[in-house]
Amino acid sequence: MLDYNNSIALHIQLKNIIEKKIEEGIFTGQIPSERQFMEEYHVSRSTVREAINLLVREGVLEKKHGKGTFVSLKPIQDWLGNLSSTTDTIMQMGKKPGAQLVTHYLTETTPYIQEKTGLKDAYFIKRIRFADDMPIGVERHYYPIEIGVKLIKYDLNDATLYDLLENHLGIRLAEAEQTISGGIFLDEDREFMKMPNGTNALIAERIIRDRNREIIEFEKAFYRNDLYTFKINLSRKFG
Amino acid sequence: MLDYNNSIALHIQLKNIIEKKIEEGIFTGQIPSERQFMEEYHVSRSTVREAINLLVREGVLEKKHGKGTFVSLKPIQDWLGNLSSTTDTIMQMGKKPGAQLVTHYLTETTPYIQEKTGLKDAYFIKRIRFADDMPIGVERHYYPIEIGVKLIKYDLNDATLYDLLENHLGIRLAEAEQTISGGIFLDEDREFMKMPNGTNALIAERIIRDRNREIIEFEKAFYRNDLYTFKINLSRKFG
DNA sequence: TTGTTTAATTGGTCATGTCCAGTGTTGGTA
DNA sequence: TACCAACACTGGACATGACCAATTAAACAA
Repeated sequence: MLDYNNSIALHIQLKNIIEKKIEEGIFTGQIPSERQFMEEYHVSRSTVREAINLLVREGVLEKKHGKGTFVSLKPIQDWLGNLSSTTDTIMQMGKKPGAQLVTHYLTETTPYIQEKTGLKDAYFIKRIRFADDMPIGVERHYYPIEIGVKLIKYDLNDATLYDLLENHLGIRLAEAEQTISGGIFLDEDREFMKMPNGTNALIAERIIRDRNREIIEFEKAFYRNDLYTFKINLSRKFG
Repeated sequence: MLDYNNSIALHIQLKNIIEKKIEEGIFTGQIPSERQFMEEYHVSRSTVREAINLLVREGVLEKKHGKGTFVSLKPIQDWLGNLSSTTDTIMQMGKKPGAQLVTHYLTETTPYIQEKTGLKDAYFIKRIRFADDMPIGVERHYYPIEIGVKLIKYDLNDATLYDLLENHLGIRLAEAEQTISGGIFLDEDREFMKMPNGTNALIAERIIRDRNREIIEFEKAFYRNDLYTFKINLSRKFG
């Protein structure tokens, strides 16, 4: 099962195997004990524990001292769940998600974005978000040029951009910073989306980086106050 | 330095020591290497690594392969940082935080809160939040009665409620769910805080549970759109 | 001087082994 | 039957030791 000649660390390989078995429904409820994994995959307990701990941190597994390790009943939404898919958020509200590409072009960045990202130029992508065909917000994305030119080769309508980044461009997102504030829509958006004057917005600014802390994206999104909320589930182990 | 007869795990003790030295400014920039900690505190490297990893997960430290471990310049706000202390959030905005108890009493819960928490009765605490003596929002807390009656024995002005829960009542917070939405202030709050009509609010609903998934608190907070933002920094390791 | 090799240091990975601390079962005793 | 002690699991906490991989600076060669 595990490939010792692979450059990928054993505990990562094992983690992926466990994760896969959970997704496939092979593991439900209690999973094998650490010592069972040792025997089955011929690795040390420290390797097993590290694999499991990664999944615990991600909220996929839960450990109970003296009992065992279990698949989380209600997996904690990790940041990917929150950040990447507005699509998921919309689905959780019981509505049909949608997105429509408005425009995309190469542009100079504003001083504000430049200060945040260090990018002098960026590829700009603007999309409108829908829930049950009702426009609920506008997303403005700014990518480093190399990434942007690759992205626009795909159909950006209805696509999940984070999915494209990760699964098609092979970019591994690693950390994010999100600021949520209140405000009003830009005039150009308000007119375009035919929203009544004074419609307030939830504004989300996101900065996404990869493992090397390289900027992958800067995003500023405006959502209709009355139609959109952010839901954040987090957990943490204490000493 | 480390107490072997203490029931507290060594890596936790070490973690606390490192954390303290960071707070005291003894550690800035690069901290000693793992092997140096081994020698100084006479513990194994696995113990050192576990202590350090805890702090890395909390965003206090950053590790650079081949270089060393460093105090995070801009520590990642973990959920405690976000959830527990509005105080911290306000301080990060460069303002002086404050809180004022408005009222507290035992009450029946609304159907909405009952559905969310399963509590038929709850102890209600309402506080106003200040930044530089300017009111920025209102927090409504609902606690299970046992917890509420203990809480009100303390001075709830300017206190950090999460701090009271954890460090004085000995309640270990374990997970939280937070929903952020936009809306308007309640009339009673708007009048009380002398806010202009139409001032919009960022609304945060929080449900906090302990390790056993028991409800510790339900909170609904209203913050002024123009004076308050949520900042969320998250990171995750990928396979 | 400039570029390259070497060595030392750091964190990353993994194995092996020991003991402790919860949890549940099982079997015997009152 | 009801209770309790022993035992067999589970994960938690360490120690020790080995080797790998990234980084950097010092020594060396062109």
